[in-house]
Amino acid sequence: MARLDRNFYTRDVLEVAPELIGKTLVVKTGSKTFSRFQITEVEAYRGEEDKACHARKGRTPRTGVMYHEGGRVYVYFVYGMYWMLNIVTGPEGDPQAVLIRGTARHKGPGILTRETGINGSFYGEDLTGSDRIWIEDNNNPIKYKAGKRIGIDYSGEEWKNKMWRFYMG
DNA sequence: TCAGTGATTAGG
DNA sequence: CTAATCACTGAG
Repeated sequence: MARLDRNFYTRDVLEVAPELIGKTLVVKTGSKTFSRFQITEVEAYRGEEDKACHARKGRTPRTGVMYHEGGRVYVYFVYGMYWMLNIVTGPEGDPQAVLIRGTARHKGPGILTRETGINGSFYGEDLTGSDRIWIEDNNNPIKYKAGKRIGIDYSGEEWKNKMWRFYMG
């Protein structure tokens, strides 16, 4: 199947996020081994104005890659234990990302990275050219639902209640 | 419901 | 330098 190209990722995060549902995440899990997972749940984080987005405080060493044009990997470490896998979207200079919350094999974003070995070394990886992580299209029909984002109670009523979590169903 | 765990960040 | 915070998970 075809690897998703640059044009897929450089669109607005609210277009890209739901379209990632059902697509295939491919990760190198051994010297010559690649694992494939169907993406089942994601969340959209959209720009400095989004009070739930890491970029709400502007550019920092951690959020730097979010300002790159879409197609890069943004990973960060949280709660002292877990790596979170995100996909940068949008044009250069507009910090947006999609958190990959789950696959058909993994419930929860921390479990996904723990099981696949995704860690800080993936920060900045280019999904359109990397030899160890990318996403493939498949011609399955896309069906999804929307809900509120999880774990962002600090962001205030307006942003907390955005229906920017998308999941298969 | 709630503790664990340590990088990240803002502030002094 | 200090201290608060955190896009989570698993146990009870």
